[in-house]
Amino acid sequence: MPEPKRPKGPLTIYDVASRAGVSIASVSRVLNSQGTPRASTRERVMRAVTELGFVPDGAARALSNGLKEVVGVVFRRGDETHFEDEDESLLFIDVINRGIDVAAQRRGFDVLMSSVGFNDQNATTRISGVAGKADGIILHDRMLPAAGVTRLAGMVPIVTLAGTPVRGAMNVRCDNEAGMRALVRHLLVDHRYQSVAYLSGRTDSPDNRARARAFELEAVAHGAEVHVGSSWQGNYSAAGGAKVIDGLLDAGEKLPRAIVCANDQTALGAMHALARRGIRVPHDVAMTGFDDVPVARHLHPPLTTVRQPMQELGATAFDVLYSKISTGKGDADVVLPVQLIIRESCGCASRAVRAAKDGI
Amino acid sequence: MPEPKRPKGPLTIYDVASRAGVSIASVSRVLNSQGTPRASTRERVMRAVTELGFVPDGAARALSNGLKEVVGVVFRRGDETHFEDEDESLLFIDVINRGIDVAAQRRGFDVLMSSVGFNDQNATTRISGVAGKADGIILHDRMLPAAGVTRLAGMVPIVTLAGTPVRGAMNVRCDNEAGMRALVRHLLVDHRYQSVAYLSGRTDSPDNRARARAFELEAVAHGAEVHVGSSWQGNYSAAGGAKVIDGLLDAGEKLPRAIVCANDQTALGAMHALARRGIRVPHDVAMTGFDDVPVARHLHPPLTTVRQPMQELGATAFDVLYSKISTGKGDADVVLPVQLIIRESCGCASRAVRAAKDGI
DNA sequence: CTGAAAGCGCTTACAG
DNA sequence: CTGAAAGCGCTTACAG
Repeated sequence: MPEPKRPKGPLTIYDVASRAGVSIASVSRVLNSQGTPRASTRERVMRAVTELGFVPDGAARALSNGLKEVVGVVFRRGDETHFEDEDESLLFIDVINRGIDVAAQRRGFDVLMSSVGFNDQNATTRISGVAGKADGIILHDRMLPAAGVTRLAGMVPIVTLAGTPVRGAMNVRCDNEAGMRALVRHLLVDHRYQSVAYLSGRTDSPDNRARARAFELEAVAHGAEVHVGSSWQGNYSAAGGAKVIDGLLDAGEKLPRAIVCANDQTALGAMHALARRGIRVPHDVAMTGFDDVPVARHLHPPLTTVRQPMQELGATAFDVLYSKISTGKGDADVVLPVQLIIRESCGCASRAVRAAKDGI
Repeated sequence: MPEPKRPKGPLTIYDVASRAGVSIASVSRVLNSQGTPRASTRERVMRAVTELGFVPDGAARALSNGLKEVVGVVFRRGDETHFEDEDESLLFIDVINRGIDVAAQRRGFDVLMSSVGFNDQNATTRISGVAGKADGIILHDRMLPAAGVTRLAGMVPIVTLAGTPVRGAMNVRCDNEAGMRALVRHLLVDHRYQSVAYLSGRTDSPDNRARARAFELEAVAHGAEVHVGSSWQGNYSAAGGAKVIDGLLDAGEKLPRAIVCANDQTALGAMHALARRGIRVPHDVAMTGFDDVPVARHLHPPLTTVRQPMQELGATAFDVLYSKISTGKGDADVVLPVQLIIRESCGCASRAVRAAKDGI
């Protein structure tokens, strides 16, 4: 018999113990570096583990320890029909998830991912399933109504991403308000534009609501002519942005001097629509985005926008959750700083031009 | 006291049972639709569950059932320094993972993702960790040497992706050979090109080896002049493809009539390098890719390539694994068909031109 | 139809 | 330093 004979079923700690000639307690101790086992004990255990190829059962460890070392992450996967658009929003989610993953690994946690279909009514069921398999969960934007989050938070620690803080749950988000204020000030004060519009994202998005509100407050404070409302209603997608511009122009509306888009995707679509009509950005109308996705710098003209630290957003979400899991307390609402990225779509000169002007 | 008083620690099935006035066995039965509980029993249990917000502990269920309903997926995450390149390869992996996710959800499984840093020597440790928390694992390309896979396969069912079948593990891959043969025949027979090169991918990639081998066999069989070897050594990246072309041209080499690239990324880089030198594709040299990533159709000229069914690859990997987990047997090596996508970089006329010629 | 009890594979006080 | 035993929260024969 070439192969060492194996007990039926999968190996357990008992198999290792009997092969090493020690108790299961000793096996457990050397595997977890608890106590100070005699060198010979450690050695015999390790040999048995290696020879058998033993891998301890995570469920049993979790049950015994009260710790699964798993964090659940739930997000919506895009509607398959809009493949191009999906790419971008996926990128967004993926970068955040990457941040979660990296932070989780530092603590020995693994990430249980669960995407929910866009039209899947069963989100609650799926989330409960994940909750049972994890020590805590991170919910991306718009996964569950506030009441659902609060209820679930009674069973499992929850961090929501980019949401409004909800009772019982923790929340991590970017400072939309500060970013938007800086952007509006740049357009109204530095560029002295007199009229400005907000091309909105999805109305059910807390990020969008925060941006819209900050936009209006700041623009009004500076005495600008403000364009908002249903004719400026986009949906975070490039197609949505283009549609708004087309609709306005078809209706013979006069465009404001500057258009602040809810996100980069929207700006991208809006700029395309403008280009098709021969309207120049930023000469005829200035345009800005939000997010700073990778393509933003490659648009024509390069897009002025607000950068969110997306990977850090994910990492912070995990860290907050981990703190809650391990110590019982965690920050209820952490806000990450954003950064205004000035490129050319706002009307600023290109770096080359500026350098030349400065005589460099 | 507005909140119903809660036992310390998290809720257990005992809390539900006592609130409903039944045994834990009954609670378990209604939660799992086992047996035929009396309507009143079911009702009282359900009410207690809802009122308490109870979520059963996955670890305890797993330990009792012998089934975690978790599939582990391990892949390498790109080196952070090559951000642009990373995007593309990530897309590739993400699409496969999406396929795994979708197939897993159909069976009530969730996906435990674990990425391993590019230079992380500790892959084995991480994989073991995941193995303990899952019922089976799916390993992306080049995660573990064959011996490691075989050893781990003793503990957990394993499916490798795009690898060479390894003893003990199952494997799912695309039919590189058929795809490459069709591609080479198209270039040598349909276009009657006389000389052709293979711009290689990473040498440690089984996919690349299979493609290289099929390329050479088929090209030689058709009597073409074949260019391969160290001066044609790329690495799957656009930068790698460009570097090979630049190196060849700088050395004064004459390019063959057609260049078959190991993947689309490589073709993209090679086409850029050619364009910089004023060499026209396909007029001066024909070019093909492999994979059919989303951008392939948007290149100039649109890229002729071989499409791999990536999402299906992931879904199949899960299905094979699931079959092994539930029935104990699974296919050792499943090969998915690929499809030759003829666009213009091979020298074929654009659809519009062809339509015109055909008098349509 | 329902409950008492055993058992899943670990970890960890508790003795020795 | 080490082992026997209890306990983690479920599921499921086994009786009733």
